[in-house]
Amino acid sequence: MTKPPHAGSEESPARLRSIPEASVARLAVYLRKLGELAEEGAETVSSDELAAATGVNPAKLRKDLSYIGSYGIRGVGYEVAALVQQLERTLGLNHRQAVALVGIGNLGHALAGYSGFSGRGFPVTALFDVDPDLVGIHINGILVEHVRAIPEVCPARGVTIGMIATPASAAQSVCDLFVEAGVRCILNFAPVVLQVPEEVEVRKVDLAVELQILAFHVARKNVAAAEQQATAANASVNGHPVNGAGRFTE
Amino acid sequence: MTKPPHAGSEESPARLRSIPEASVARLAVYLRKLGELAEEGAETVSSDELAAATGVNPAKLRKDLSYIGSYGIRGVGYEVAALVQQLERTLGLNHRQAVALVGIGNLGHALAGYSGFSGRGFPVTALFDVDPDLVGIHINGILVEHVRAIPEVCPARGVTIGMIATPASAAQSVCDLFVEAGVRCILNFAPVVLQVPEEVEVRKVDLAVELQILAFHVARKNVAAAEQQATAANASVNGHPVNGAGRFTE
DNA sequence: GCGACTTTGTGCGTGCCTTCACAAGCGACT
DNA sequence: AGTCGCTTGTGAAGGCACGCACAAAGTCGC
Repeated sequence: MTKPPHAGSEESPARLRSIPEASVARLAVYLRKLGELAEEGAETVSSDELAAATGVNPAKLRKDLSYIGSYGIRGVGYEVAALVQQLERTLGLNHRQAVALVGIGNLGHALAGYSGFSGRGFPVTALFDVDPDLVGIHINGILVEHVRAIPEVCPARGVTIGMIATPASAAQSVCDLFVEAGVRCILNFAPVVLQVPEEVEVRKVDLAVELQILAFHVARKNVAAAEQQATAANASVNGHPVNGAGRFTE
Repeated sequence: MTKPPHAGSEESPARLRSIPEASVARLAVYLRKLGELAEEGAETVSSDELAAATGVNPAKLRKDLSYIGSYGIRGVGYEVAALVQQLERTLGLNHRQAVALVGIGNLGHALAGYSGFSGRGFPVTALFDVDPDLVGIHINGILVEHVRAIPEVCPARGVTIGMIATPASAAQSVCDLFVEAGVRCILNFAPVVLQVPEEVEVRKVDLAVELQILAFHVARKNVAAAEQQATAANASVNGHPVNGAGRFTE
């Protein structure tokens, strides 16, 4: 190590910025698994165990964890509790992040009631829509307000993250309202590329695209299977040659 | 070009396999935008236009498109209709992909009714759950069946893609059933790493992780802002220095 | 107290992805 | 017909991420 451990150091800004994007995504996964392990009473985990449980290469995992500091003990592994705490701090989960959700349609309704959010430190504290039939009702105890109230309500409730689950046509204007409200991180479920000032971070989740990617792989597999069948025309009737329901070690 | 164009060639398996994963994801995005353009009556698009609309580097877009063959006209751009057709073929959207969904909870219910799927060539043709209160009801005209029927129902309806929206604890066993049913592509919303034989492709969508990644960026931005405020202590009261609701050119 | 074993942390080679920059090709205009 | 301008397609360079393999560092057993 080049730097002294600095046991109880607050935050290390320089380090935060240098964590590769790909690693951040995995850190969140490690954190979840570590949470489970903690509940099961585990005190330490080795990188091999945690890597296997999260489907990651052990070396990659260790490198990921090294970005947030050396919290492992050689010959033993990682102390679960300490690692959880450190990860939460790194990921900004030490203070709760209030979330606002716009668009109470099919998907939005589900997101509003999704326990995975509030259960993991992301309380949904504001709901918005334009539909007069929806404005005024409560979902999970939260009032649905009109979209135009965004610039007022969000700062008041300390919203740091906005989720957009509107139709594509409304997404950009909602996004503009979020920006106006000072929200600097947006999770976008609408199939549009949002235009935002550079200090605003947008992540896009596009369910239809996910399926299309899978469809591509279906096609690829079919072609591969056809080739295989053509070249080596041995056995394997076109009933499914899948091997049982066993567990595999990848 | 090394190869002759081969105008109406069927499928080119060798090429399919060589498309980088990252490009496939973007091809799906291009396809959607091209669909919109086609509806607006556009006949051609330049790589610059399409790149701007999808938030991608123009050179990257051209390279992506080059993987599926040269369908552009120099000096003019890409013929929208032809490109749409070619993309659909490459992504395996020329034949509809039947989708099965397991887990009719909060999220599952929304997914079952999500118009973005059936509207884009992914009809949800089977729903499953274990809850006796759910089994037997219809959602959007589709019967909810018991999970144990998966190995029987899926092949019968030609299901090629399975979606798992169950709690984490049930995901692996459902996955095993899909595998048994011959489903080779799975979209997993449960926060677990699924163990599958290698011929099966799994994509994972983890909403909580998406939020945690954003939370990290919130923290990062806060630190950056604090630094900036500390070093250059000029103006910018801590009201939001955001610039209006204008449109930005990135 | 010492040696053997275990596990972390990381330097380094490898391959993929991105981006720049430019030649090749096509249409329009004269 | 020739020239000019525009856009594609791609070679090459740079950067990032992955994963191996090993040294450093700690624990456990004797």
